[in-house]
This record gives sequence, structure tokens and C-alpha cells, in this order.
Amino acid sequence: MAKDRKIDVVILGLLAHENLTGYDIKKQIDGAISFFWKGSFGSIYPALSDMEKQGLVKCKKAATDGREKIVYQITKKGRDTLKLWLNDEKVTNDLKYETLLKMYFGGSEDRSVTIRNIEIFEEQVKENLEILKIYKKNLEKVLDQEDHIHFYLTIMFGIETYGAYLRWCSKAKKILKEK
Amino acid sequence: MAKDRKIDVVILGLLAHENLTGYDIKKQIDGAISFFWKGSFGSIYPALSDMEKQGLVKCKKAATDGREKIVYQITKKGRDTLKLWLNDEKVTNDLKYETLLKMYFGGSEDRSVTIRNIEIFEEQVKENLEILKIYKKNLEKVLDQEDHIHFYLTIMFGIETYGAYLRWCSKAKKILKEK
DNA sequence: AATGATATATATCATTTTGATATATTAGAA
DNA sequence: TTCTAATATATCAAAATGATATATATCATT
Repeated sequence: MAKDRKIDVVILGLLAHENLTGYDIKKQIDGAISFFWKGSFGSIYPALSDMEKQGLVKCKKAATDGREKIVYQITKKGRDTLKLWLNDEKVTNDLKYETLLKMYFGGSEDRSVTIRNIEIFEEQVKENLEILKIYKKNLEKVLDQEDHIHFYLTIMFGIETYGAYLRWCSKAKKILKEK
Repeated sequence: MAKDRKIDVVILGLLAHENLTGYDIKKQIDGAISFFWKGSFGSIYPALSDMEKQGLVKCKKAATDGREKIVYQITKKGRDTLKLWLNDEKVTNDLKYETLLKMYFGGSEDRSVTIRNIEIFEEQVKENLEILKIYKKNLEKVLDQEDHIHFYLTIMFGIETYGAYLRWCSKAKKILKEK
């Protein structure tokens, strides 16, 4: 076992693009990435110091001007590890929809409760879809860069699936109200 | 903090329908539920003994015929806890798509690697979609029961989103091959 | 100039979950 | 009869979450 720490490849992927602090990494994860992945300080900081020992990243202190700040840089070994992961055919897409759990077990309550839970989901999805559409619009101006094309693919994925979510919301509410 | 153990409501939801052992619960989670939630023995067994102490479930040993077997039953307090959760407006849909991470960081490798990763995802989705369609067909015969309607909603969700996944796969491959 | 709010930045901790492994019984197939 | 697969509970290291602690820096308002 050992070494199925997924946060490692997230960190390596981000550092492959630019040098970052742990705090920067968290900010990036909370941005566009948050639509398909999450990560907390409690996993980022231990992973960083561990990966430094393994030689996957190296730190270059930019501090001394008072505020503590540890900037990390990816190493050759780190880039190789990232490529190995990209070529590994084993993937796990781990989805936990609490909303669907509430659908599945909704029989213990009145149908109006299930309908309300669909509406809560619907509102969240609509909000996020608007954000994704803005991302998409901005990206379409700079699609000549390779990195942006990869980013664009994930935004497209979000827009496609969020559309499906909304269609399901309508259908599901209809069934619960009519049947 | 404490008491955001999500496995509890999964167990309560299943026990609301029928009495089950820990092993049975695992089997159910690995069935139709696995499309939107996961759970392992390592969380189920400790949760069960903990919930028994809290009075959310009670165990009625059906054993004595040799093989150890602990059957659990939901209590009044357990049903109330389940209803409280169904009515709680706070939900977290936690999605971790390793496939999308590989899209986002795909710039570190040749485009063919990203295309291959899309194809791997596509195959998985196609397989699962077939299973969902069979579930749907079987369910449509028994939609007169309230429980089945709630089950049906989750299957519909799966079919809708898996369709979106496949449309995205086509579009994404096209962009990577043409652009 | 002082105050207070927010952002930056690292680190740790209890709790939860995963995924693997250990152990043992039972049912069915070869 | 022997072997395999399914049944059944339990535990453990490793990983992740979400919260909290600590401290500095920036910025707007008084």
C-alpha cells in the first residue's frame, strides 16, 4: 500500500506550471479546480514536507523580509512522477452526491421534502453554471495556448454535466408532482 | 465538529427499509448506490457499534446456529435522526474526478495521452450506462411502489449525467484532434 | 495615529474514511 | 473429498477533512 496520496499529483500538476507556496496551492484548488477536486491545508502542508524529503519538490525560501513564506519548485523527479501518473490507466472517479442519497432514502418523508431537496440542488447548480459560463467565455479568447485548451476541456465537462443536472431536476420534480 | 459521519445516514436509510447485517449493508452500498456513494467495512462496522450505543439501532442476534451474524434494526430515535437529515438544507456533493485532474494537467504530456485518458473514461461510462438502463427497465414495471419511485429518480440521474459524459467525450476528443 | 477587518501564511489535531488484511465459517462445485 | 467462492466480523495504517491556533500584513475607517 502506501502512496495512494492523490494530493501529491495535484500539487505536482500545479507546480509544473509555476512555483507556489502551500497557501497558493490551496487558493488554486479552491478556484476552477474545485468543480472536480477538493483539498485542504491539512493534506497540503504534510504532503509538501513529505514530498520534499522524497525529492519530488524543493523549497526555496523567499522570506527573510519578516513574513514566513515557503515557495516550492518541482524537480525533475517530480515531473517524471507526474508523467507516470498521467500515463497510468488506473483511475478512480469518486463521486459522493448527498443529494442523491436524499433521493434514494426520501421514502421516509413526505414527497414535498424530496422536492425541496431537488430545488436546493437546482439553485446550487444554476449558480455554478453561471460561473462556468464566464470561465468559458474568457478562455475562448486565449485558446491558442496549450494549457488553456486543457483547462477548457474541464470547463466544457462542467457545462455539459450541469446542463444534465438541470434537465434531471425538471424531470424529477415532474414525476414527484404528477405520479 | 464531531458527528459529520455520513455513513450513519446511509446505514439508517437502509435499515429504515429492512433489518440488515453489516455485511448486507456493504452489499447494498456496492449495488445501485455505488453510482452515487461509497462505503467500506472499515467505516460500517465501527459506525454500527457506535450507533448501537447511541440508541439509533439495536441488534438482535439471529446467530447461535454456529456462524456469527449480527442483524441490526432501526429504532424510533434512528428514524427521527434520518428524518432530521432529510430535512436539513445543508448538503455537500463531493466529487473527485481523477479523469478531470488528468485533463487539467494533461499539458505535461503529449495530447495522445489525454485522448487515451478520455477513451478509458468513455469505456467505463458506456459499461455503467448499460447497467443503469437495465435497472431502469426493471424498475418501470414496479413504479407503483413509493420506494421504487425514489430509486427510479437516482437511476434517471445516472442516465442523464452519463449521457452528458459521453457527449463531452466526443467533443473533447474532437477538439484535441482538430485544434 | 489607532483601530478593526480581512487576507496571507504555516501548522496541527481529532475525527472520518479508505483500502487492505486477518480470521473463520459455510455452501457449492469438481 | 478437496478446493473455491461467498459469507461475516473486525482491525489497522495511511489519507483526507474540517476546524482551530498562531502570527504577520494590508487596507479602510475613524
